[in-house]
Amino acid sequence: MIRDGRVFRTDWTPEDLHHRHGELQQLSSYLSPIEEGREADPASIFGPTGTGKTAAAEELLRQLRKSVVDLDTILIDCWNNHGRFQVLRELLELVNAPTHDLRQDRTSRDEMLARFREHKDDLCVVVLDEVDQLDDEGVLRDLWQTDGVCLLFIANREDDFYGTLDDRLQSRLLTSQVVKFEPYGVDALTDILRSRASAGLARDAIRTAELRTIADTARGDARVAIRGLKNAAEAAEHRGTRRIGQEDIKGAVPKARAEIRQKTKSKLIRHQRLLFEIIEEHGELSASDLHDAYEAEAENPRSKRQRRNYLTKLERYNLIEREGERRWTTYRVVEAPVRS
DNA sequence: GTTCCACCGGAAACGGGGGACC
DNA sequence: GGTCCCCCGTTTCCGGTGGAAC
Repeated sequence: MIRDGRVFRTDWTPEDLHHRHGELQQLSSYLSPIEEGREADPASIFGPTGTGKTAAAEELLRQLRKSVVDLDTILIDCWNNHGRFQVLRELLELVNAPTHDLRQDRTSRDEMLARFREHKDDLCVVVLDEVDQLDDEGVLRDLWQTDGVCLLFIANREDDFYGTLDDRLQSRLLTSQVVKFEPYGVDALTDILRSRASAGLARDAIRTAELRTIADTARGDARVAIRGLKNAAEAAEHRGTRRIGQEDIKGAVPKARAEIRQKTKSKLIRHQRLLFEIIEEHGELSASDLHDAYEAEAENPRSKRQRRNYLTKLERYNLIEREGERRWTTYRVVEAPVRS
C-alpha cells in the first residue's frame, strides 16, 4: 500500500505548499529588497506546531536562491543548536568557512563571527528555526550587527520569543515584520493529506471520508495528521486490505501523537526525564509534591534551582504546563500537541 | 500590620573537561 | 606532564511576590 515512505517524513517538502500561499506572499514582500540587492528588515513567523512554518521558510529560501545570484541562505534549527557557539559553528559550516580548528573552549566568538563575516556572500538570509529555544540571545545581537544579514525568526509563540530578550533587542525586534500561521482547518488538512496520499500511497488506498477523519482528529497539526495517515496505511497493510478503513484510523492519530512525544522524550537528559515521568505518573501535582517525589527517586538529585531550569525546559518542549503561582504552582502533562 | 513560607528566576561563582602550548 | 584557557552545567545566594498564620 505504501509506495513511497519518504512522503511521510517531516523533512519531505511538497511541490505545492497547500493553503500557505497568502503567508508566503506576505513573507516574499517583506524580503523583496533582497531581490534588488538590498538588505531586508528582520521578519518573524509565529504559529503553533505543525502549521507549516519551517516548510514555508524553506520554500521562501528556494525562491530567493532562484531569483538572486550570490545569495547565502542558511536555516539553523535552534532546537539542536541552542548555544551561541553551536549557532556560530553552523553558520561557518553553511558558508563553507573553515571549521576544522574550532574549539568550544578556545576559539573566541569574535573570531568565529569575523570568520563568518569574511566568508559569507554580500547578502545572506539567516533563518533561525525554533529561535525561542536559544539559550544565549547574544548570537541574535551578533547577527543583527552584521552587514548584509537578513534575519527570519521562527517560533511557536510571540511572547516566548520576545519575553526572553533584553530591552534593547526587544525594542529593535518588536518593529520587525510578523507573519502568523494559524492552525489548519479540517478542509485544508484534508487537502494536505490527499496530496501526501497520492504521492506516497497506492491509487485509491484511502477515501475522502477517512482523510477527513484523520484531519479532524489531528486538530490542526499537519505533522500529527501526516504521521497518522502513515500509521493508518500500515494498519491496513497489516490487516491485508488494499484500502484504509475507519478501523485503521481509530488508533492511528493517538499513536502518531505518542510517537512524536516519545521522540521528544528521547532528547531529555536523565534528570529532566525523571521529572517528566513523575509528572506523567501523577497527571498533575504541586511544585512541592514534585520536588519531594523527585528527591525520593533521584540518584544524586540536582538542586532545586537546577530543577526549575529543567522544568522550564520541559515547558518549552511542550511536554508539561504550569498553572498557578508560587506555592500554588502545579505541573501537569500537556496532552497535545507536542513538538517533534 | 508583621512575619513566615514556598516558589520563581537573575546573577555570580564554582568545577569539570579537554585540547593547545610549553 | 603541568599549566592555561574558557564554555557549559550546576550550585549558591538573594530579591521579589503574595497568601497564610499570627
